Amino acid sequence: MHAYTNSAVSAARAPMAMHLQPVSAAAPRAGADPLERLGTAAKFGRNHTIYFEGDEAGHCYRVKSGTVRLCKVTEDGRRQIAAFLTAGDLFGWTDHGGYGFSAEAVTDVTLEKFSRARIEDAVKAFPALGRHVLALLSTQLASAHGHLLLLGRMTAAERIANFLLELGRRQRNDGAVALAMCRKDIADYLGLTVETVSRTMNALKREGIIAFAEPENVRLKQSAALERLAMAA
Amino acid sequence: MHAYTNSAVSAARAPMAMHLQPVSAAAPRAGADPLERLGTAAKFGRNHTIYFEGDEAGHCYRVKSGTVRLCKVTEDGRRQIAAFLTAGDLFGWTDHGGYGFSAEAVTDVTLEKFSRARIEDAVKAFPALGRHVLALLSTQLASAHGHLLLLGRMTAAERIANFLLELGRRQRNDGAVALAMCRKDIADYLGLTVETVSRTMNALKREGIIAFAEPENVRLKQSAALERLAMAA
DNA sequence: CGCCAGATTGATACACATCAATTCTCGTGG
DNA sequence: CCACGAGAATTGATGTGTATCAATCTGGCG
Repeated sequence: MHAYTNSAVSAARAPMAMHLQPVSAAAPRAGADPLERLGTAAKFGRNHTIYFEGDEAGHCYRVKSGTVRLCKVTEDGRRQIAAFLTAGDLFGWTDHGGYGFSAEAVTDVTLEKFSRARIEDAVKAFPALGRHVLALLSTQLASAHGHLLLLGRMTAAERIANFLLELGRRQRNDGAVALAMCRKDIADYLGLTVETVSRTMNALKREGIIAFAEPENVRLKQSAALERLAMAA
Repeated sequence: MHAYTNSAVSAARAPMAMHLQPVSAAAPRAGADPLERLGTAAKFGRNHTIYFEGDEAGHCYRVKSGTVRLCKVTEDGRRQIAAFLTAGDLFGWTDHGGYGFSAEAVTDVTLEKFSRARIEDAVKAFPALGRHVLALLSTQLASAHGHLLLLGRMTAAERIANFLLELGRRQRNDGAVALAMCRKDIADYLGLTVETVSRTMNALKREGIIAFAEPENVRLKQSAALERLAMAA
């Protein structure tokens, strides 16, 4: 079904088959979405890099469909994923020269791409847009702070529980959670190793708290138990 | 539940006089600082709480002097400090009902306090102010992302090295770094224990990379060695 | 002087990493 | 159609970095 041609890391160096198609000025219904008419569409295939940390920050993006990961990689290959982004999330906004992290497509994604220059003008012209972005950023900051607690102070089981509940919340599919990302991605998001992620998830499965046949489709069977594990802050 | 009930955070219970004095509308020179005339002054004594996580977010603040810590505490007393803030830093900005973390005075601090309602009006009236806040938030988000890498993927020595270098950068006092916070605060910021912080710092001292007589005044003797340890991303 | 909180140091425990197979799935070419 | 190979996931055995438990030391202060 999916062509998994390269590992998470090597993907960064893979030749970028990137399709960038300028799009006709979109539907005009102003008010609804202040960003709507400013962007062009862009598509990226699974595991391809949208931009690298440090690249001149010429654009920012909004996810239309699919999942994007934001990550930092150290010289010696350790990787930390700061966030998984889905429809509606904005990324690549920065007030400095370069991007603060790399952005990669976890699944095939469609994005809206906004030129830095144009968006700056637009923010000046339509202050409501600035407030909109402000709200998005402040939400992302809050979520990052939550993630700090997770990485700094939680056990493996607590991290997994929080992760699954968070995904469940975002998908609000009763108890069915689809994992767009592989175990390595989860590990790098939670500050663990693949092995620990696998072991912990299978332990939860053995206890009947979650269930899954294939690795990418998990069912939360006892949300209450998960919540207890996740440790309400 | 916000009562500090255990030793991990006992510092917050220390008896301290808290001074809160509303202040006359300040110096009028507009232009220079878009926030200048909107705030009132507030002072908090060392280790006093400015607000609790979850409190109705009626105000936001800017640090004038001293150091503030932003933290989250779990039910069982584990604490994670998301950031230490110093002069010029803004905090308490949120687009949701309640604050996302508690704010506490590490040292005696003086703050500017902005009412949510007034600042919202001001942002509408002066879009430049909104852009200013946007820039601050985006910087904080970048810094949070850096911290995620530290917490998720770095060793104790790397965390300490990064911490000291970061403080040094902020104080740009050649090699002399003043630690406003105690070892426990450092530990909770770096996702370690007090013992590990102490051991690691004394190891660096033994190796001649840093030096200190009292715990709160460190001298970076071999910045190059520290940088190497800190592992340039 | 004696107390106390903070810092340090030491001994030991453990959660998770690391190293090492094995299994599973799926796409591919003979 | 099936053996083959490759990446992903799982499982097991072992190692280790840091936590935990437990003193001891230090400096400030009533």
